[in-house]
Amino acid sequence: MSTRNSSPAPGSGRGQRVTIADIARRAGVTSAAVSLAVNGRPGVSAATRERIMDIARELDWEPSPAARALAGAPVLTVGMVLARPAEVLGNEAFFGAFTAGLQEVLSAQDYSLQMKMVESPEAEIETYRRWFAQRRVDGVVMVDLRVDDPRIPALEEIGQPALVVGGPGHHGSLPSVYVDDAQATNLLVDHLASRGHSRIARVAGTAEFFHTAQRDRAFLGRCTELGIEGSLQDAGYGAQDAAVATAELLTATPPPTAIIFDSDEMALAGTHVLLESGVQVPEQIAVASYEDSALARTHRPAITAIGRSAIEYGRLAATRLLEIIAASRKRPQGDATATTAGGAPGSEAAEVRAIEPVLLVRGSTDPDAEPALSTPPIRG
Amino acid sequence: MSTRNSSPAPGSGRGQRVTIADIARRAGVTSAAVSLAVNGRPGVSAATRERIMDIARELDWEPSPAARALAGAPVLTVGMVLARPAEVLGNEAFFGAFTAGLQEVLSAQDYSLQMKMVESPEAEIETYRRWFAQRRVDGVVMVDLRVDDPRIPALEEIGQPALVVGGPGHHGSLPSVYVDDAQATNLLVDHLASRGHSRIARVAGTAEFFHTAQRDRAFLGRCTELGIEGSLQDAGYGAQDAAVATAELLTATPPPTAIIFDSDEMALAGTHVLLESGVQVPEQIAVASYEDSALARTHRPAITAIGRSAIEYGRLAATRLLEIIAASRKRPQGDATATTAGGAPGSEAAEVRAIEPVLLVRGSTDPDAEPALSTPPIRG
DNA sequence: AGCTGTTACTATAGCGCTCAAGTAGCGGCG
DNA sequence: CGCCGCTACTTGAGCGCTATAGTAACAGCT
Repeated sequence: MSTRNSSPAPGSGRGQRVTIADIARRAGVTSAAVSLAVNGRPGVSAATRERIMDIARELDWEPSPAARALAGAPVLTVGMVLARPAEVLGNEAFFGAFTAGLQEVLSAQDYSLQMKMVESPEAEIETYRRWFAQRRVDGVVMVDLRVDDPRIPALEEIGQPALVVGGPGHHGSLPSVYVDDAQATNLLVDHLASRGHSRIARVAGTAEFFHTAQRDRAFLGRCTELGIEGSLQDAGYGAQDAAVATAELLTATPPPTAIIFDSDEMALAGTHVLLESGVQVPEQIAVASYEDSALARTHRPAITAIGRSAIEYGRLAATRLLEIIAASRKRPQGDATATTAGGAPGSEAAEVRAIEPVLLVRGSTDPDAEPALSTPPIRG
Repeated sequence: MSTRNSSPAPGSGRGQRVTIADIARRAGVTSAAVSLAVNGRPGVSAATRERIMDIARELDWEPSPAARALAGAPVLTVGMVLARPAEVLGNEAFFGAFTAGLQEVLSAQDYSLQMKMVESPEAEIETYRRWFAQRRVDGVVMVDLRVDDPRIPALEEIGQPALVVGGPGHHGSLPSVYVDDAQATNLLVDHLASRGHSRIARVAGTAEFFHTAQRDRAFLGRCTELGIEGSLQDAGYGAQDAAVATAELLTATPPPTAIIFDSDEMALAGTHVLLESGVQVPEQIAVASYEDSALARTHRPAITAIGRSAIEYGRLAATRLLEIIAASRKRPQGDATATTAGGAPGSEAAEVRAIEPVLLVRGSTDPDAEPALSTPPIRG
């Protein structure tokens, strides 16, 4: 990258592809030596290595991933497959940031991300199977963890590096990273309780998702602990569903004094229903969300939310996955015995790493929270 | 060592990889015959082909993309690189749906999508260079078209299949697909004019984007045509920027009676500012957006928007790109003369296809528009 | 019978790289 | 002095597939 590429614009690269053989010829060595040199492996003298590298740069050589892969080298690609409808992807603030975090770390290590959207978990598993069978990826990151997720045993059986995003707990023998949803829940409930709320509702997404179940449990648990009334309202993950659920909550007698939504999108939709019904937010009913976003911030009132730093989450996932891949290369072929399937050595395979959630208190739960957004911080 | 072959199919697990040589041996032919058979190419009899296919299935054979690529076959991958900050990606409804549309078509043709996020246009170009040099992708789709986009000449020089998303107009010799932003603008302006508005403001995103410039021009043009007052307010693409711009608009004397925002996110943020300032929407100021989303729909008032069917847009882009790739395979190596750089034959290289925008009238411009969203269409 | 043409294959090179095994050269050491 | 061990390479064999000749078998035609 030091040399301004496309150098002195020679025929614009139209000629034959430059191979290590070309470099070898020029350097007066064999292609094997070049291979050692460009891959930073021992076996060539420092002087030769440098000479080779110079020539490679000069010739504008690029390695052929196909040839490398065919010869057994890692393909420097990780995969991620999404089995959810497009709108969900589009509307969720979390996802884009998570992906960005992933990319950031992967790109830095010269890895690329291959994505695929499918219709069902079965199709997702099938995709993993083929990716691995074809050696298209060195590892995968599995998102949208569900309760009793069928992808876990499938990935274990396939026996190639995989990282589960979600937790806590052990997912078969697969390693994972997660955000502590129980802690996030406690932050939210405690915050509301400290503001004097004693009837809190939670408008939850689909309970089949692991984190939803996790939140449900933590929510009810914490409410009981604090001796306050906590009610669960199931909904899908869409804005529409949240609106319906919120409307239903309003018919309760008495209605809750605070509502926690599973996402920013849901919180926004729910808040609209409240405001439209003449309910004051936060005076009559406070609102909080598990997910932060620019919209949650600009909304009036701004929505109190959990910041889970999706970017950081993505970075963590990528870092962990790369470790797993590296480990799996060391102990060559994971054999079929389940214990090492995750790729990481033996018992520590299922090691888990977490991100700390933080609470961002805003106007939707605290009337005194800095209201000034029309006079924004930007523009000195 | 129990060969726990984990799957009913033989060799599906840990064993050696199944190759066409294995199939050939079993079928009593050479690997070349197998290659012809599995690729649906002429040269083998129907009977032999079927026998080979059966064996391939039975053996659970999967082609090796690496080997294929090395031998000169297409890699069945298209690339897309995004040079924008993560939040933008996350907040924009458009992007997810567009990607989904892309994937849908690509997957159906057994193509995969490789994505990369970078920091700058230069890094983006560098990525294209390397992707092509390494033969990692068969083609790329270029999004977020800018005015005088440096990526156009770069892609032309690289001389590999590429599709420009955005337009209209010719982008060097590159083919493109686009949504007619001028028409969308007319739809919006006409709608507002027909509702009696004669002072319309447009809160625009960064003008360096092609479609923004396009909209600006169309907006001013149409306003002039209709003899109404149109004003342009520049902003970034964020919610924050839109909020600021809206606040500024309110200080004008007289303020506009309608505001058109460049995206749903901006429209939402702007509307909050209006409502917070006690402005009635749409009675005092009407609001419309170029981008639709679930949030725009659930918002109260619901936001009038342009539906550009991002999914369909993605599908179109993928379809077009695959055509371009196919064409470029026919006429082998694009030579360096710019004319054929897009991959498509000669003069029709720059052919362009468009998607029709539609106007979705909602409460933010029309108080009579079906207000019922708390009683949503779903359920029942 | 001899020639051209098909069809249905086979044989043989690679594609660009990696890796295990081999070798040349050289200083050190008993 | 002969052997060891080490470094710095070279040799050669693939990885799994595609592609381009080439060949055998057989039909059609004059």
